[in-house]
Amino acid sequence: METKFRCNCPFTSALDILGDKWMLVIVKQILMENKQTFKDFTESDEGIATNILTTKLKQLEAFGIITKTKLPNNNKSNIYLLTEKGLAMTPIIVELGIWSDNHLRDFNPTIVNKGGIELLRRDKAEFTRVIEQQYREKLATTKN
Amino acid sequence: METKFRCNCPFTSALDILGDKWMLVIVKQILMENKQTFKDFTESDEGIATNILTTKLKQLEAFGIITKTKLPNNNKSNIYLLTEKGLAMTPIIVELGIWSDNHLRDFNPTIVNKGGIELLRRDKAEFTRVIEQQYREKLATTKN
DNA sequence: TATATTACTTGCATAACACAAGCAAAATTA
DNA sequence: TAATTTTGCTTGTGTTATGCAAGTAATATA
Repeated sequence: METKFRCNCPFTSALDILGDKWMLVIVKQILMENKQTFKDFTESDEGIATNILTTKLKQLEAFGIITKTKLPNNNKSNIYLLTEKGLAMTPIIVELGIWSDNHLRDFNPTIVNKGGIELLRRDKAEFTRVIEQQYREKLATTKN
Repeated sequence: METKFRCNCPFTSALDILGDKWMLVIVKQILMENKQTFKDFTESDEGIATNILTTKLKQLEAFGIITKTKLPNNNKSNIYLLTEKGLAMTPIIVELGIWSDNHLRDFNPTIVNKGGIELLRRDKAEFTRVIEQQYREKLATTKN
């Protein structure tokens, strides 16, 4: 699974990895929708196919964005968690949400107002901080 | 060219439009690399194929992210410029650059340090402001 | 022990993208 | 003003990415 980078531009290089239909969506689901098992992802609103999910989870793991572990008491379910590198993608996702909130409702009027979108509008830095902190707390109670 | 949105999530809806290999790259080229004609894009480091470029420029125009015009003295070259909706994508691109700068050099050691990356590291809000202002100045001297 | 669940894999169809070539209109050059 | 070049595309063909349905092995549950 070697990734070919198109050029030496940092912006384009990020998109060589994240610029597809699923990578950022999966990270969002882990970060903001409490999803962590294979089954969780397959049951999401986005409806990813299982073969694509397998491929994308492997890619995310290969790039160090998520880790794949098992809980000590459960030998069956794999648990996918964000690494620090994955958590560092929060601002990207936040900015996508802001742009969507401001400019995409004409094209998709069904976009919902929930998940603390008022805070996102009022103070995006605080929104980002809260999301990251909540995930760190989840990590602390999950891993140990 | 109707876009099917996967669900009613604002983050996912943004990626229904921007989540591919080229949309954000083209916006970056317009915003930060002074590219504006069809030929400019074909000559870029990323090396987009002309048929893909045609498709993506049409999509960006359909979503109101860019406009297609001609200069008054030139009846041949089309000029592609960012709209306000397109300019509003600057923070997304900035965050992609920050993440890339911090976490992608292990995978692509050729990533360059230029284009004011020191400012990007020191003060991303200021970096964003400068980029947007420079583009607005370009717009002012181009359109009229 | 039988059944269900989870995390996949496999096969096949379609959509996105890549590469090469060609082409018409405008601009430039001779 | 005729010939050439440039620009902005289109077309044809192949490959990669994604979608959908089905199947499977290992584990968990009844």
